[in-house]
Amino acid sequence: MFYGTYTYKIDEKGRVPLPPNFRRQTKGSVMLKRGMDRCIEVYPTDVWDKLAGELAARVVSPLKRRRLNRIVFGSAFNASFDKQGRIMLPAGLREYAAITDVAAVVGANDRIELWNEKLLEEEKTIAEQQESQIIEEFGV
Amino acid sequence: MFYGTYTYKIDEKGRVPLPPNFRRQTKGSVMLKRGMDRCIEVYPTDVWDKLAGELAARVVSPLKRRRLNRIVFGSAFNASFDKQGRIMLPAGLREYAAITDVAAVVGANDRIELWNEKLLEEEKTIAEQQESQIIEEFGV
DNA sequence: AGATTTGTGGGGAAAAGTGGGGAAATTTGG
DNA sequence: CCAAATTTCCCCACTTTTCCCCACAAATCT
Repeated sequence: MFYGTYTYKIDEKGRVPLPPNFRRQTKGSVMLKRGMDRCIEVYPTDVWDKLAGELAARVVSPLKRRRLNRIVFGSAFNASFDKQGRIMLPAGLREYAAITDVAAVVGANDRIELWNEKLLEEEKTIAEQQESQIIEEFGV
Repeated sequence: MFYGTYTYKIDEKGRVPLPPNFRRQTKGSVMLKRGMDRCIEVYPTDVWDKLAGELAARVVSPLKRRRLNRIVFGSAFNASFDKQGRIMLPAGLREYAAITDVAAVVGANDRIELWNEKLLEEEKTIAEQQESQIIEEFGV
C-alpha cells in the first residue's frame, strides 16, 4: 500500500527519487504510464501485470481492445532504480504531466502518481469539493 | 477508546508525545492523516487498515476512486513511537493544522486528533452553538 | 521517602536527498 | 558505414535529515 506525499527535485538528467518506502515495495523496477489525470502513474511490475491481464479479459470488442492496448501499452515505460533510488522520467511523460524541476510523489493506495505541484493542488481542491459528501459519509 | 484532551510541547525536531493512555492502545505505530477540519487525525493501524479496505470496496466510479485515493492515502503517514512515546509530525501536516510549538491532543472515541489550541477552541465554540440540537437530541 | 513513570532536550550514527564524473550505448550526420 | 555528438547508466561524494539512544527534571505512585 502506497501512501504519503513527498516532494523531490528533478536534476538536469531528468531523474527523480522515489521514497524509500515505495522502493521497498517494488522489486528494482517499475512501470510508468501516462495517467488519466495529467499525472504519471507508476506501478510495481506485479501490479502492472495484473492490470494488463484484467484489461484483456474485461474488454470484449476487438476494436476497442486494440485501441485500449495502444493507449495503455503504447504510453508505458519500464524504469529501474539507480543506486540512489532514482528513476529516469522519459521526456514525453514529463511534458504531459508538466513536471519540470520539482515533482510531487503521491502514494495512492495501489499506485504511485507523479504530479506537477500546482496541478496536484488544483486537483485536490476540486476533488475535495466534489467528493466531500463521500468523505463525510465515509467518516475519514 | 480515546478520550480526554492533553497539551504538549513540540520540540525543534517536530516531535510530539501522545498520552501514555493512548500509546498503550496502539501497537508501536499509528497512521496520521490530514483531517477535514484543519487538524491531524491519528489512527491505530488496525483501525486504519479497516478504513482503507472499506474505501476501495465502497466507491465504484474509477475517477472518484482515483480522487479519493489521492486525498485519503496521499495525505497519510505512518509514525512510530520512540522510546519516550513521541511521534514525528511531517512538516506538511503540521503546517496544514497550524501546529507550531504546542499541540492539543484530543481523544475522540475511535481516533485521536491533533489541534492548534486556538483553532480547537474556535471549533468547540462553533460546534457547541451549531450542534446543540444534535447534542440535545442524542446526548446523554 | 523512594521508586517509577512521564515530559523535555540533545548527541551521534545511519539513512536519505542532491549533484556530478565518466564509461558504455545509442543516435545523428556526413 | 564510420565518426562525432548525445544520451544512458553506473559509480562516487557531499550535505541534510531522520532515527535511535541516553540524560535529566518534574510528577506520580506505592
